[in-house]
Amino acid sequence: MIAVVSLLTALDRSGHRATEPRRAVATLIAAQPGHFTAAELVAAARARRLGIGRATIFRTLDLFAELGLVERLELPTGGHAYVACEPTHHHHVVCSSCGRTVDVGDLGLADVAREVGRRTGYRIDTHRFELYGLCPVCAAEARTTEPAAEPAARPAVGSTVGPARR
Amino acid sequence: MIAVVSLLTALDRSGHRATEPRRAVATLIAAQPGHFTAAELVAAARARRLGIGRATIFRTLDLFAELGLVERLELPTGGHAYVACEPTHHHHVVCSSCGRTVDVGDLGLADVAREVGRRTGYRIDTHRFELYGLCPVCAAEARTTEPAAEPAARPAVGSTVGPARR
DNA sequence: GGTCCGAATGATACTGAGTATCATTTGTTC
DNA sequence: GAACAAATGATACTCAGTATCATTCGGACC
Repeated sequence: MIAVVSLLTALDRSGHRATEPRRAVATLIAAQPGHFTAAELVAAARARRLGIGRATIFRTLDLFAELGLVERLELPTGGHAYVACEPTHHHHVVCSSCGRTVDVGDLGLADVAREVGRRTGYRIDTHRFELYGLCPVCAAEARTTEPAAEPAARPAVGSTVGPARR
Repeated sequence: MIAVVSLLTALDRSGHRATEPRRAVATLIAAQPGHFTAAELVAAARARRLGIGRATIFRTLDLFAELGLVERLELPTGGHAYVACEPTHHHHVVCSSCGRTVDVGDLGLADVAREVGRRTGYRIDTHRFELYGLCPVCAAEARTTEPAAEPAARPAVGSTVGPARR
C-alpha cells in the first residue's frame, strides 16, 4: 500500500511536474485496496467529478509504471491490472477474489533463471513470476460461505499450475 | 515443436470434430518456428487462400488452449502470443528476438509457491513463470553483428527483472 | 506581474486483439 | 434421406491502449 506522498515525491525527483491531474490520480491509486484497472480509475475519477481525461489516466499510469511506482500484472484470466508498489525487484501474490496484492520479494528466482540459462543456452535477461490464490480474508470468507461456491476466476492455461490444468 | 497428428488426435480424444478448418489451423500452428499471434495465423491462412475465417482461428486456438495443446504467453512487451506445446505442466523460456520458445519443465516452483503461501497466508492455487532472453541462435548472431544493436524489446515493468528495471 | 516555451491536458479518433451474433454449412447418427 | 447439434464465415461489437491536436498549464526568466 503506497502513500500519495511517495508517488508525488518520485514525480518531483524524476523531473516531472506534479500537476493537479497527476495528484488526483495518485490519490485514486493510493485509495485502491488491491489491484485495479485503468477503467476503474477512469470511473472513480468520473464519480468524483475530477474532470480528468481518460488519456491522462493512461499516461499517468504509464509514467508511474516507468518510475517503478506502479506495475502491470497479468491476471489468471489473461487480462491486465495495475498495482502500486515499491520500486524494488519483487514478485506478487494476487488474491483471485478481491485483488489484494502482496509483495513477496525476490524469491531467489534469479538462480532458477541462471540454471535454465545454463541448461538451454538462452541468455536470459528477464523473468516474470506471479502467484494467484485466495488471500487470508477471502479464504476465511470462503470457508464461512458455501464451500460449493467456487471462484469464478478461471486461470489461463499456460505456464500455469492450477485448476485449469486437467 | 508439436506435430499436426498430436493436435488432431487430441481433438478426437476430447470429442471434438477434426474438421477441415481445424486441420488447417493445426498445420499452420505446427509450421510456426516460435511463438505466434492469432493475427499471424489469419495472415498465413489468407496467404494460402485457405478460406478460413478469423473467428474460426480464434475459436480453434481457444479450443487447443483448452486442451492444453497451445498456451498463451505474455511477452515482455505486455502483449500476448501463443505457443504450441505438450499438455504437461511446465514453464517457458522465450527468445525476445525470434520468438522461439522452449519448455523448461516444472522448475520446482510449486515449492516456492507453497513457501510463499505459508508465509503470507494466501491459499495459492496458480502460478505463472516465464523467462525471456536471446536463444543460442540469436545470441550468436547478436555476437556476430554490432554489439551496440540492442534488442528493441522493452520488458514491461512489473514482477520482472531485466533492463527495464532502473 | 508579464512573457515565453515546453510539458501536460482533455477530447476525440484510431487500432487491433478478442468476443458476440447469426445465417448457413457440415458431420454424425439413425 | 432426415434430424440435429457442432462448427463455420462474415460481420459487428467491445474495450484496453495509443495517437492526434488544439488548448491549457507550470516553471523559468526578466
